[in-house]
Amino acid sequence: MTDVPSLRAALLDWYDAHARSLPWRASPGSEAKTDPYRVWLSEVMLQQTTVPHAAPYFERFTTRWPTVGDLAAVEDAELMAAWAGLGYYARARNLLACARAVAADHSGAFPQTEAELLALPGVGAYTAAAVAAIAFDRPANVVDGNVERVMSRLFAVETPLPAARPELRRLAALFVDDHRPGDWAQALMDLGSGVCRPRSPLCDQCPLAFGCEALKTGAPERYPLKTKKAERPHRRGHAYVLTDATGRVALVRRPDKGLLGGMAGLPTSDWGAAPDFAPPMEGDWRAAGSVEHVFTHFSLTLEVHVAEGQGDFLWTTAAEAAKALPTVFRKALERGLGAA
DNA sequence: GACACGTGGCT
DNA sequence: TAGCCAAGTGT
Repeated sequence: MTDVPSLRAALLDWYDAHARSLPWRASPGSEAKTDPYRVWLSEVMLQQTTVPHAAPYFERFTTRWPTVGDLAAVEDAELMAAWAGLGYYARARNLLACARAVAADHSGAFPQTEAELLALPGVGAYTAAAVAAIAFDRPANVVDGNVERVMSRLFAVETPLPAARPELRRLAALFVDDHRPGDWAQALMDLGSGVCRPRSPLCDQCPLAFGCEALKTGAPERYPLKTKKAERPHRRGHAYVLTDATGRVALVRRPDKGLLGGMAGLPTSDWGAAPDFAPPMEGDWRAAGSVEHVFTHFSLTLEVHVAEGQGDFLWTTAAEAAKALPTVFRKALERGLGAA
């Protein structure tokens, strides 16, 4: 009933005419093979992250570290600072671990099979399949949020996410083929991102409209169905902006595990319902107002306090601190210094 | 399977 | 505007 060859041909034709030009894609017409390092780096940066947000980071990383060997040699703190602002910081820790594993265990060359890629830190089912397909042109079932949405509409899947995931994966697998596997994966994702969008899909521009069950229902945007998410709790905390006589700021390095793990941060209280005000130094602490921040699974109000002092911290200029800090602390620092 | 894990843009 | 959403992975 579903004409897989016709759908495949239609989407690949569409991709030949409409493929986006992206920094990590080989330029059209170029015979150069796509560099697996750049494919891997882009895929990790794009996990749960938009193209406009990731693109400048990709440019900076590939300029500073043109090969996986260069990346493997970077100090942890330098890498974490370069990732600051991109979010999901476990990705940065795993990125470094992966680069070092490729350098140490694979002679500096990315392995080409899905199974070997999957064994690398921070490389899951999606990224392993994407690198195998895009960098090495191997047939692989590349399933991300875009592909799930396209499949859920093409087949009008009534099961809500995340329960529908195995079924959507089986449907996507129907299209995996050794003809242009890398282009197929990217075509599906370009379609999902630009045409088969979550809201207001552009079905009149869709090369797969002729075979789309959701379009026949008259409400394609209803797919994929989703189960309602739990409500996001709210937490409070105190953040301490301690400066020395020269204006440098006291930072700490956060533990490797957990929220903002491995990142530089401001000293803070615990975060909870009514955290104690317990600054890291005695001193003349002044309230500097508060900042709001929203994480994936809770929102946060951070009361900012400022004082001058000394002590055993990572003392950093305000400009360097702003660059190395995750966004929540960058906001708190700006609030603290602005009020100082 | 459920949950932890960031951020910024869009509606 | 408050929520939804983006090329997921690890535990």
